[in-house]
Amino acid sequence: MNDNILIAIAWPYANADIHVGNITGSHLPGDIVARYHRMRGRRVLMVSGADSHGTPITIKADQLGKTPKEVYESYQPRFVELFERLGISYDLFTSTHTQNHFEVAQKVFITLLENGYLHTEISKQWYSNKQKRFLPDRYVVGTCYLCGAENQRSDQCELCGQILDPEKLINPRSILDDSSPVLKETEHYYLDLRSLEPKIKTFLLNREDYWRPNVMRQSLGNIQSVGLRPTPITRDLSWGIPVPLEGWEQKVLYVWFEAVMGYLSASIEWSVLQGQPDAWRDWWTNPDAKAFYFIGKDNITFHAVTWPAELLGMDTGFDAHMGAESPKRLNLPYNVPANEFMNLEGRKISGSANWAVWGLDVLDRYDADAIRYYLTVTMPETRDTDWDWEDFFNRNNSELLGTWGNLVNRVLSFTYKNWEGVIPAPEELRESDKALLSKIAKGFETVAEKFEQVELRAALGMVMDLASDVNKYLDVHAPWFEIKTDRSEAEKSVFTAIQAIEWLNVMFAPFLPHTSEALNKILNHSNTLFGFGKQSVVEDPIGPHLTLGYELQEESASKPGIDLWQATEMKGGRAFNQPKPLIKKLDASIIAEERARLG
RNA sequence: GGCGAGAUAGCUCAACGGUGGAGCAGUGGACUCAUAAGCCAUUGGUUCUGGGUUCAAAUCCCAGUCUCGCCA
Repeated sequence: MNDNILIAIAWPYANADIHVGNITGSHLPGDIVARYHRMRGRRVLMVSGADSHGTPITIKADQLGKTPKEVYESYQPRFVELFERLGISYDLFTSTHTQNHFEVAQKVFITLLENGYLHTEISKQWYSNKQKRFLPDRYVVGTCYLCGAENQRSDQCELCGQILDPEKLINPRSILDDSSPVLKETEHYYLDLRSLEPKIKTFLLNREDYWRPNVMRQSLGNIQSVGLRPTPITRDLSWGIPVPLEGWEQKVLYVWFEAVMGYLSASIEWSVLQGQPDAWRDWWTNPDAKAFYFIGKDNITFHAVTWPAELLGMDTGFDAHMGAESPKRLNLPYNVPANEFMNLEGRKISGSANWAVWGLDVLDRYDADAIRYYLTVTMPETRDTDWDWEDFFNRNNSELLGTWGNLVNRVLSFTYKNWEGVIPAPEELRESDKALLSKIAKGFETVAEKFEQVELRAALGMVMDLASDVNKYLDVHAPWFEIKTDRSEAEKSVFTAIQAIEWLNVMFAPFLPHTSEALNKILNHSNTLFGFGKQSVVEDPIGPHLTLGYELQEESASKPGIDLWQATEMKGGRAFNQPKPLIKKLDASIIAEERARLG
């Protein structure tokens, strides 16, 4: 059995808050899969962090009159708070602005250089004589040479939707001071994707039968039809990771080139924080470990082509630089289950137009699991989906509350009242009782299959269907009638229903961890299902950074080596706590209220 | 412009060559343990458009429309 599971989640860019689209795109599916594997007793390492470098942040900094570091530092605590409150169980949520990440990124660069996959090319780039600096394409605006639209970025025209050749822009000017930039030659390093192409192709072909079609077609399909070309990996910018070569200190590693390395550097940082600096190798150089990368569709190429190219290009060199005696290759992605996008009330989410449901804001008004539930049933696994407030209201009240919350409440309340808070212990169950329990127990297998395929909507749907089966079972047996004629019959019904609820609570736990912990407590289990999120400030030579971690308690039931994902037989005669509703009922007025907040 | 994905009931989605399904919403009913939740029944679809292949197409092919992503 393969034990080590790496859950790698796209690094949120530190120039904006996180909205529901970001959450359902990567953080939530990653967490659900991580929690599933944690319950199976596997060794899970789930990492991410703030992507803190690059031009969008320097532009934002210039606009606000702040430094890029201040911009990044203003968002980092908000990311950490959001994930802790939403129950995204990061073993380490860190940042790319750490000494550790700098060193890892520079080692990757050096290794690729040593292995012959980097070379330099000279190109022309806009340069501001006034400011004595190169201007990234996004800093230069002008008139589109194709359609005549004014005020367009030099690399892309919004009006005609074309990718532009920056050098052809008409009347270019700097967004910083309106001055006219000139074209100046500059030298940059390129990653030679062309020579890595055969290896990348093999890597993709080996995964063709189980990857999502969209991810495969966009990576493999693109290679087969167009092929790969060398791609620049350095920039003329002051905010970022310096190129580790003499004479190159004024240039930095291109942000997408170094940000994907965060999965590796965060794993290493986690290991050091654990006091086991070599632990990361269990996930990165052990060929049996599996790595899942949760990302949005905008990131497919970087994760299915570019990052594998970096890993392939390094071969055993990186491990050697990390001091391994017999260096090994780094693991390639096992799966990249990229999601599509989530819209909001029929329109594209737009932060600047306030057409967004912000994570921290929505958590102030609704329970984390209500949000998690809705974001799972509308998760954009196969196509773009829509967050709709009326749908949110309906799903919460009819499905989450009506089917699951109410099932728990009706069974436990009835039992609590009539058996003085003790689960009855019937002698023998009837055929119909056994039939229900056997159907629920089989769910552990069928739902697990969906988890392995990363079909989370389907997995949750199956669990919900099983909860619905218990509601139907109750209606047939009607213990509230049975108790009037034959108490022992009612005991069988109630025992069966509670047994079913115990199992379903395990199956719901990856999706609804807070609800499952609460129910676990009501059912009087002394353990907790999961560990807990914990914020810490990590000291660092380039300044302290805030992190989110995951800590197991002694009483945490899900720990490596213990498989909770199974139909464990319940014994009757156990006392439980007075039940209270698990799910809050929402009032229909929220639909209009929430819609009024938009725009 | 190039590459790719998607379009199925009011909504969210399944069917991926063999008589178009589920959940929710809507409508009707019997019940009461339960957060008026649950259960039973039921209305609702030229499967984006136009061609083609086939005994048979939502499904395969071609063309188009619209939406979305990527293009270092």
